[in-house]
Amino acid sequence: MSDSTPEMAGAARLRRLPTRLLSLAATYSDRRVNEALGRADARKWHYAVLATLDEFGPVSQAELSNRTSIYRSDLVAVINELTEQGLVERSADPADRRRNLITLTGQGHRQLLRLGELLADIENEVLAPLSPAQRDQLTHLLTAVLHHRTQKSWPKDSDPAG
Amino acid sequence: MSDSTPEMAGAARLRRLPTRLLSLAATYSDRRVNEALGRADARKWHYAVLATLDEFGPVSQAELSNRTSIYRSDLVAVINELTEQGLVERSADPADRRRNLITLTGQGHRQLLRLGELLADIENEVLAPLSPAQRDQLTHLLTAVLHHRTQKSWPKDSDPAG
DNA sequence: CTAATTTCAGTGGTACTGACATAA
DNA sequence: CTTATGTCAGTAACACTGAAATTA
Repeated sequence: MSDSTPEMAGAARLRRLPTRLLSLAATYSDRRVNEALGRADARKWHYAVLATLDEFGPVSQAELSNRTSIYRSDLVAVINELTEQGLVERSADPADRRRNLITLTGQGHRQLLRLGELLADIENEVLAPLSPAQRDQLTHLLTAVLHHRTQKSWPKDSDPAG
Repeated sequence: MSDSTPEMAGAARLRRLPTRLLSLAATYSDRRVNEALGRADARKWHYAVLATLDEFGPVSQAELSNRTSIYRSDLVAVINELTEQGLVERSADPADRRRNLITLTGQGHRQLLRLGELLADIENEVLAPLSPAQRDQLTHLLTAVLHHRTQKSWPKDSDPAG
């Protein structure tokens, strides 16, 4: 049963505070993820961009920003890095000259596969104490929270984690 | 069923990646939490410290660090801020003169109650799409992940979210 | 001597804001 | 004139490292 009795104000409540557990778990997970991806000179944003390009083909930076949840201002540097590594290419969109079209290269696709393997390992490590059913449940619960978020106030436009 | 087929490397997988969902959900939750606590000139660390002191009484900064998951080095600034606000007091430990004893003041206790109310509201908002049973489940799953973490490698010593 | 505690200085990835030039 | 896009400059909270001084 949920223990949200108003009397319990102290640390007993602290240890069950969902927002806090979420924060701590994400910090731990991010740490593991980034130290794994770091072995392939990448961070989580790089993976998100490569994976999105793999699914949707060449898209503008604005669309990439919406789909990855990376701010458009921060995306610039990420694309720069991926370009320097030869994993994506930036070209002008002839249909709308404000836009850049970002395209996945062959090397970028290979990197995506590599990063996917590294991520699978880390995911198994981080979620080790959970059964497959519990992992699906966690995914489901987090998805529900995120989906609800996009329907309320948010500093961005559209739906990145649909 | 868990879809971790090796063929699915692209963004379809991205959208179900637990580590990513964890990250995004925590970012959203932290944002809400800190904008709520900000109305009372606090951040999440302040709440964690106050709540821990309320449960365990006067403790050293080292123990506070372990219990809150705040790094010793970062804790210094947090205690400074709380001291300036009159919410805690820092005094030398006569039994071990290396240590500071951090004590919750009456004003600090009142602030703890206030922050607890603000947090309850935000928690309800963030977890709005989840039933009470689902909220307990999320808490349980995250606790399992965090407990497993403390048994593996970690840059700190003891068990902050046990 | 070694080890624990507090503190400081500093790094790096992240989230986010605001403004600007360009083009639709 | 308004809006979208890409870019840049900058802020703030956070996670983390390393080292120093003090004391056990």
